[in-house]
Amino acid sequence: MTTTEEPAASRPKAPTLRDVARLAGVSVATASKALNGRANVHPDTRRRVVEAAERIQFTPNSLAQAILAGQTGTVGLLTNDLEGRFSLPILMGAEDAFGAGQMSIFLCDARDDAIREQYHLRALLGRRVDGLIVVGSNTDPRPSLGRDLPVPVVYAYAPSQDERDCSVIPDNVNAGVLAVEHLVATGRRRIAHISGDVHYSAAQDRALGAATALAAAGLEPLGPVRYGSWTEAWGRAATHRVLDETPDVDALLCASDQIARGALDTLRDRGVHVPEQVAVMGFDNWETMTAGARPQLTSIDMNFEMLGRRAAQRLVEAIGGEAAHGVETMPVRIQVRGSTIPDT
Amino acid sequence: MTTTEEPAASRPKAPTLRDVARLAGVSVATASKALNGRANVHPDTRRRVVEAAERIQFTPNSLAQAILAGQTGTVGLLTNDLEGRFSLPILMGAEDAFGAGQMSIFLCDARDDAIREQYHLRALLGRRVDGLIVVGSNTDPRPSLGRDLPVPVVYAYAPSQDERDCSVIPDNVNAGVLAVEHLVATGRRRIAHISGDVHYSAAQDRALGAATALAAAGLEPLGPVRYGSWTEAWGRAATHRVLDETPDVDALLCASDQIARGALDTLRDRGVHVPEQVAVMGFDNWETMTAGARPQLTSIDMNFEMLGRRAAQRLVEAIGGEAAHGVETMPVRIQVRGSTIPDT
DNA sequence: CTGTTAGCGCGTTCAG
DNA sequence: CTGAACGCGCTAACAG
Repeated sequence: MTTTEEPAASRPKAPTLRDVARLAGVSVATASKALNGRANVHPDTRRRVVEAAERIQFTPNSLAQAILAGQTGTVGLLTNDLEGRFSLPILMGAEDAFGAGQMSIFLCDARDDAIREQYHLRALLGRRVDGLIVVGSNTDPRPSLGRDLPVPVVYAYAPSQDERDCSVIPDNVNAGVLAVEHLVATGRRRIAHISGDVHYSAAQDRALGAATALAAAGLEPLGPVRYGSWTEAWGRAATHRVLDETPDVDALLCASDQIARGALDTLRDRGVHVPEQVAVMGFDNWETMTAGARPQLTSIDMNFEMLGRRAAQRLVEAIGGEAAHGVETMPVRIQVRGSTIPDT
Repeated sequence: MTTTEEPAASRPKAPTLRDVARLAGVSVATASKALNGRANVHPDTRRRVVEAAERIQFTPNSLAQAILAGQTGTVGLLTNDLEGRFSLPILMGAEDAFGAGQMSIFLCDARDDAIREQYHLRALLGRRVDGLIVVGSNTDPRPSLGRDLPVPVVYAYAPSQDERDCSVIPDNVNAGVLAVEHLVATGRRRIAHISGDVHYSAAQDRALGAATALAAAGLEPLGPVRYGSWTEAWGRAATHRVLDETPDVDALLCASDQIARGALDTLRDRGVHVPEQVAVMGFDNWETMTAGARPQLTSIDMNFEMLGRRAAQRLVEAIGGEAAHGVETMPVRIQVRGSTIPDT
């Protein structure tokens, strides 16, 4: 039930420093010094000013401050990740890294549309953000925003194609290594690899890491890497094929948690016990997927929050003048659950 | 591999209107008029100015404009929804409603912490946002930010406890109604209801709607509403109980997609065919959950994007002075898939 | 048609 | 210790 009141309850516009000064009976300059803790203000005067400011709920106008300082204390987060799987942890990591409340973040969703991205870019530059973080929808290298921007840019998750830019990405190769090492450590020897879209660099990198670790352990891959899509349906279908072609498989390395969920379903349907007969691993450690699985899913966590914090750190450095460039890969970690180690 | 360059490649600070004016050989005032398409500027002059602006990539300083206009063209989105299940669609809806690029959005994550929320609130007010949208982590009424803020506030998803505030929430009662009506329309008569945490108003509202619709159809509920948690594990456990206690059940109404996923798992384990013997429905229409299910899950879509658009609209109205208040409920819709209607 | 002047809210000189 | 004056980048009102 919605009701409309009389036109505009004449909202009390935000008080200015002048209002504070008038109320305290001093000049704006004195009020400014008093509130900012500068020296050369009589304690009594300062107290009067502070009280006046509190009484009228004075909040300094950051815009006016910014126009003076040349720094706005804002950054733009330009994302193409519709679901927020990467953007939100990165946002949180960035908030933390900046020190709560110090820096405010403009979040813009470009929806993988270059036009919309340019549009948002203009708006952000017009608002004089101190820097930009660009988040991709996948780990494939993306076009650079350009070299002649007035503010530093850090690319997160998806690196820039231009190596002179600064990028921070998860270490997908090592993710593959860690996964295989864990499976080998639990005694698995016949490891099949079910992956997602072959065109994704994440798929390629994880496969590379897995192959390297297999070789290092003196093992052969069990059949080819089975590429498909990042879906449960593909996980189910591929698992059927693996079981048909190589019934002695003892581990399924699935390149995403969703694929792994599908694999678990098929194994269950066919009466294969997890993890006793076949171990299953996923990637991403998406709790929604891993926690509800039976058994719960061991997965490689891509550490998105740490990624976000690091991106924010590098942005702060760049804003401070420490120009760095190149692609930095962030470590990943394994989260062990019941799908590879029997629950006790 | 990261490399550090010489200190601060002396980033070219953003050009100002003065630079444009100087380059075009006119005064700043004329340059301003020319770029803003005001009358009383000679076409040739205008062209010279525009060209100069483009040459040096001039972007007007929104801060300076804002300080004049008293409007910043920014809004704050204060969220407590860590995963972004609600915040991000709402963000996108808001972006659309504001008209792309017109309004930029500060996204702050308060993480259900009142202190942090106050902190962000100060920062946002300091940045002179034109308005605020507050997104809750669930549909339970939340404390108001207060009545004496200098900008209008719209509460989305979780309404404010103060009825004088303006809130926009999904219609959970009608969600329950729609769900039961669909099940009844497909010939179901013995409908059990598995819900989540009993303390959530979303659970209560959906149950209320379901009960109302059942009564309207002249049906009795099949056993009590089974409250538990919003998890797959609870969905599995509760389904076992329903099957044990009322084997003639022909539909399971599950209060979230996750619960429904659990229900599907248990039905499959026990050899019950879906949808032929038992139909299953979820709520939220979370594609990650519904698309991978076997069969794919019919679900009630809470229309988060529409909710966001509406919240943004109401905020724009309030900014424009049309003070409205009260709780507005937004319609929901059903997405029919194979778990209630056999795939053809 | 164009340039000059004033002022938005604030911080920072510099006199008093 | 305090206040007046200046400037940040921009637009509106006026003067030329």
